[in-house]
Amino acid sequence: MVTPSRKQREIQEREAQILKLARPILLREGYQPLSMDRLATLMEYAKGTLYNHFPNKEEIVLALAIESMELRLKMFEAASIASRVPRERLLAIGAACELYTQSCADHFAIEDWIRNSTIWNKSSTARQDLIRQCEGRCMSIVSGIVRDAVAHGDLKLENDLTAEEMIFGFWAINYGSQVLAATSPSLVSLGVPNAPRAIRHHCFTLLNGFGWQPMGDFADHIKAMDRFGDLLRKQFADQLTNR
Amino acid sequence: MVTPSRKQREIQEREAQILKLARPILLREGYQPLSMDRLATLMEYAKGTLYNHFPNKEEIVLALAIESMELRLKMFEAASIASRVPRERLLAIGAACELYTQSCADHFAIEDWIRNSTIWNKSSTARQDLIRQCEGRCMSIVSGIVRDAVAHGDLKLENDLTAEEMIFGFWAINYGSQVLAATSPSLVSLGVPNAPRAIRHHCFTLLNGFGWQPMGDFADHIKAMDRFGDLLRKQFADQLTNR
Amino acid sequence: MVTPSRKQREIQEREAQILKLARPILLREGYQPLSMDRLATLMEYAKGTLYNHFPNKEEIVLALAIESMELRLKMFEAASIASRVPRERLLAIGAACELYTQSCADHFAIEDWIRNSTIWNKSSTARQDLIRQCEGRCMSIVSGIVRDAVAHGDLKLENDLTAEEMIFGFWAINYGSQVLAATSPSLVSLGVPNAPRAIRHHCFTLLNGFGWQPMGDFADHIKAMDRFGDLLRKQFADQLTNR
Amino acid sequence: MVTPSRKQREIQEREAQILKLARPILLREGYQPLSMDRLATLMEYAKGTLYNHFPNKEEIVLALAIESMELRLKMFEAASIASRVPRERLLAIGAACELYTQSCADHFAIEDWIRNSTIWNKSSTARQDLIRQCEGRCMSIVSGIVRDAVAHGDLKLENDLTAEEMIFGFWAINYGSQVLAATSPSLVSLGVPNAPRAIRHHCFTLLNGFGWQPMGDFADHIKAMDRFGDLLRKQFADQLTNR
DNA sequence: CATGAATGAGCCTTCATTCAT
DNA sequence: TATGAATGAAGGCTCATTCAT
Repeated sequence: MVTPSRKQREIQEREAQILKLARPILLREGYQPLSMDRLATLMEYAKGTLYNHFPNKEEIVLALAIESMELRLKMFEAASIASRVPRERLLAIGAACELYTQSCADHFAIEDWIRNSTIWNKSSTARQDLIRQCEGRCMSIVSGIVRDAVAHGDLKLENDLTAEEMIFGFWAINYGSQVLAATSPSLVSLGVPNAPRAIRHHCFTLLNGFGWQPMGDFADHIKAMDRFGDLLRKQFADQLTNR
Repeated sequence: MVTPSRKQREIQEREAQILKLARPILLREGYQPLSMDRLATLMEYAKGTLYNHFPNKEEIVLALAIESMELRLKMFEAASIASRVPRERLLAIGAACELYTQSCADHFAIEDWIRNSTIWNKSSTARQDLIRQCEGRCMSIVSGIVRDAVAHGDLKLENDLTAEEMIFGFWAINYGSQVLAATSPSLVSLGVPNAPRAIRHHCFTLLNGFGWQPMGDFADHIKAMDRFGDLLRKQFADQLTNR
Repeated sequence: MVTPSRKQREIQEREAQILKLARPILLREGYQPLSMDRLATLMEYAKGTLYNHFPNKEEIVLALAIESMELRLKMFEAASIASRVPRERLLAIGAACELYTQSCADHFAIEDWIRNSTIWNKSSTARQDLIRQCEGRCMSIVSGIVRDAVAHGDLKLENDLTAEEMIFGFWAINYGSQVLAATSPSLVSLGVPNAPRAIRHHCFTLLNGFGWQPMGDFADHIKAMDRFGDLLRKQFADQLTNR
Repeated sequence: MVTPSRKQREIQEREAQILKLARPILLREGYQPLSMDRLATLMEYAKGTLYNHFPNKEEIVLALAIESMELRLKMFEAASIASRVPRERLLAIGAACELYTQSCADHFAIEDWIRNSTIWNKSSTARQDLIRQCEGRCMSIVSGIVRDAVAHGDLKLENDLTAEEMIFGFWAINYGSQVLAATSPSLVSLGVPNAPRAIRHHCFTLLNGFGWQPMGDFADHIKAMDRFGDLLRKQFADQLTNR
């Protein structure tokens, strides 16, 4: 019973190794340059061995995305219990987003590939389901905080806005700014040298605009986010490989 | 002087024709299915002729993006003079964004391709500069409105926020929500059935959060945006092929 | 002595199981889709185990053919004793051929694979010999009937024709028509809607042409063949899976 | 106008060259060993060039078959006018079959490949139609001779046999014997050293069995077939590459 | 014996790019 | 300048066979 488990462990490890080698190629060079041939050469294994792990190239991409989304989910879970005050819990989620997109920039960028329909459609439903689950659980965590705030009387949702729609706004502004920052040819020359701070300010303005209690000033907001950021950074220190 | 100008005109026209044929393929089928062979066959010209116009495939993609960004720039210019009230001018820009992403969805999607590093790096600096110029001019128009509002006393920028940084927030939330709406496998099932309305609400909340005068209620906000949308729709009727 | 014989029995059974699984794949899908991987999965044994039974893929095909040819041999043996009148015994062989090609169409089609030189050359001489033996015994049975007829004075072989050469004619016409009927894209549209009846008629004409006694008319010929067909169908009922 | 025609001629020639190289591989080694890679190497052209001529491997096989069937059709046409006596015209067709299968054995064997459904289904309908046409015209020529004989009173078709069904018998016996002779592992050891002569004898017996006038003896039959064989051999001398 | 992961040559096909005409 | 045949590297994938366990 010892021998098979060792072999299985080796196989598991190789699967991780494949993903580890594939990630930077997909990120830095794109989908086409990520070829099975090249991967096999880097692995110093035969091409066929790759296909014992993943039935096709697309599944590798999805597996990468799943790894990334699971990390983000863990960060969200950790953030969601970082305080008892709903507004602060949302700030902690914001800090998790920042940490994820900045210090796990690779993971963040990988997630984008599942939005490619060609890749999505060629992959197995098993992996597709995993991804949908991750997304759903992230959303649940955050919308749960909103509902909690409403229940505590910290926040009133007006104009028929649902908790999920409110979250969607924060999601969009964070996601959009990160993509733009990562890919816009010239954000700095456009007059936006410090995009993350700008986004923090917008989130702060939004929260106050919604009347979410307790409202502090922007300095408090920044201080809180930095604190939560440090907290998460410690918890996930071993996974923050970038930068 | 007559002959060469005719020839130049012919070349210009053929260039436009190439782009016209390439656009739907890139959009509907992706980068790989857009092949020089196929383009040449559709053009009823030889493949070599294509290479007289564009030194490689990537430049075609960039040229497409430039066409698209120029259309957006025109829309921004039109929107920026749709009112004399700064807040309304910004709303008009927002309406332009909505119109562009929804009714010129093809153009919006094309812009994404320049974010692909493989394509960007293989293209000429000449075309790269054109793109950067377009982006800069868009930003100038919008940040100009913000500065105008500050000058008129409608808005105070606090916490050292610059006009460009403020605009970046609106840009991010609009861009982010559009990409998410276009590509997320399950936005509806996540509890966000009407993303555009949610985004409008967030922009409304943001503007009020910044204290930008004159503040109306959300119904006024919506009414104004619809009005500007109709205005622009008429002006650009011949370019709104989608929907 | 008990243990090894049980083991041997198990091995025999597994060998039969392999062939049982391989046959429909080879028939319905061809040589390439018959892969060792697939066979092993269906068997629920490891691929290596397959190689303990058959040294390569080609041998499996030959083993299949041998199974089929042995069934045919049995049918020929049964047919050859279905009457005491030589001409009728030959008719019974004809009926056996019809039954084999029509109601054991799978077996008939399998035999064709050994005519593929790639497969033949890669297989062991042991299995090649088995096939040659089968063929030889079939031929002996039928040529024996001819010689019997000559001995009884029912038939005179003229022009130096040997019994085997005479049989070869019947073999060729039956085999040829079956292959053509099975594979010609357009036999019906060529004006041959009922190939089996045409072949019966040609055999009838041939027998009469040779002056083989006793000569009846075509209706008698058909009646006799149907009778022998029914007889064999009963004897081999459990092996006639098709139709 | 001279240059393009030269180029076109070169292309035509290369197409013929491809087929010339492909034929022996398909024949001697089978379908799988005939690979585009190998063909390109033998051609000393790049693989892509092959694909400028044939859109896929299957089309090469069909093109080979068409070449072969066209040769046979020409032989049939020549044979069908070699005499004015219907029975002799049929003998001439028989001689054409012999010549084709023996001296153009490669062509004969190639035709078999179109019976492979995988290949047939992957090929273009254009080439499929060509093949069907060839088959139909061959059948027309021969069944025309039968009908001519009936019209002249040389032959009576009894038992509801149609001209096409009668021809089918001759087709089957000739085709069957040729396939068996070409592929049976041991025809000689089975006691059939001179298969062609046996087939001639059977055809002779069949013709007489049908009462087709004028009936000579077997020696006459052989003499006539040899005469027609020589005639055709001269006419098609440059195409009889084998043996 | 049974296992099944590893192998790696080989398959068919695509396509951006070149260059002689 | 226009042409389009030729190129040939590269791509994703398959599968018979081996061999350490």
